[in-house]
Amino acid sequence: MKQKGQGRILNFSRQREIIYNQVMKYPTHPTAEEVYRSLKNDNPNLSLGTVYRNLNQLSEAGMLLKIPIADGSDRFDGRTDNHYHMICEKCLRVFDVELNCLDSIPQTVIEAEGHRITRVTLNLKGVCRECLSSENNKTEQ
Amino acid sequence: MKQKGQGRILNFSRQREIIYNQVMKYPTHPTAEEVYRSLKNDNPNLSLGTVYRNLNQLSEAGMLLKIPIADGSDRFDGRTDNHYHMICEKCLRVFDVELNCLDSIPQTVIEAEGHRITRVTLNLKGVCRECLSSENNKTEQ
DNA sequence: AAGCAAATCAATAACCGTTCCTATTATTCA
DNA sequence: TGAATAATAGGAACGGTTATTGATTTGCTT
Repeated sequence: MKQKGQGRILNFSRQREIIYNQVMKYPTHPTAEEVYRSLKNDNPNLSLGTVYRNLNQLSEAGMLLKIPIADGSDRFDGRTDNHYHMICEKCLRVFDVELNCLDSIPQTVIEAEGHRITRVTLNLKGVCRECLSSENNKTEQ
Repeated sequence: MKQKGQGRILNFSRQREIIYNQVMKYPTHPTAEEVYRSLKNDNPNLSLGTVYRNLNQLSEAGMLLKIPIADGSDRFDGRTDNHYHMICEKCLRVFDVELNCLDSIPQTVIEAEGHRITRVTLNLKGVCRECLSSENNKTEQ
C-alpha cells in the first residue's frame, strides 16, 4: 500500500477488502460499529480499530463517502457521487436525497461574504415516507 | 422554573443567567467549554456540567441556537433567527451566513421523495475572507 | 418567618464514538 | 528468501457530553 492521496487507488489487504465489500454490498449507510458487527461472526479476530482505520482510508481515497451525522456516529456510503442524506427520526434509517440546489452555495457565499467554501455538509432530519404512511394509518400525526 | 417546552419562558437561576448573558454578549459562537472557561474566573464554583445543562435547556427553550459541528464540539449562538454557519479551516472562527435558498429544501424533498423534512442542518467549511486575503498577501494559495 | 417541595447546583463518574499505542503478523519487492 | 514496510488485533486512552449523587437554594403556603 503506497498512496493515500485523494482518489488514488489503494492496494487491498485482506481486512480492507472485506470491509470495503461489506459497505458496497448494502446501501444502508452503516456506521463503523455496524460494519464491525456484521463482519465479526465470519472474521472473529477482526478488530474495531481496523474497521475505523480502513473506512477512513477508503473515504480519504474517494472510494467511500463518509457521512458526518451531527448527533451520532459517522456513516459510510458506497455511493460516492454528489448527493445528500436524510435521517428518519422514527426508524433511524438514512436515505439518499438528490438536491442540485446546493451546488450554487459556494458561489453564493463567496459573492455575498467573500469567504471561500470548500465543503458543504448537509444533514436533513425528518420522517421518511414509510414512517409517515404508517403514522397516517393510525389516524394520528 | 416550570416550563420546558419550545419557546417558553425559563425562570432564570443565577447560573443560568450568567451563562445566557455570556453567550448573548459575544457573537463568537462559543462551545460549552469556552463558555465555562470564560466564566470560571469570576465564578470559581461554576461546574462544566451546569454549563452543558443550561446551554441545552436554553436552546430547547428557543432562547439560544445550538450549532452542531460535525467534527468537533457543539457551539451556541445568541442569534436565534434562521441562518447558517461557516467554519474557517484556518482560524477556526465561525461566521454567520445568510442562505435563503435552503428554505425550499423541505418542500423539494417532500415532492421528490415523499419524506417530511423537519430540520435542515448545514455545515459549511472553507476559508474566511480575512484568511483569504492574508494568504494572498503571501502570494500563495 | 417556618416548613416543605421542587429546582438547581457542584463534583465527578460514566458513557460513547473514535483514535492511538504496542507488539505481532502479513505483505511487498529487491 | 529475507529485509523493509505496512497492516493488524487488542485494548488503553481520549474528548465531548450526559447521568448520578447528595447538598444547597429557591419558591410557595401559611
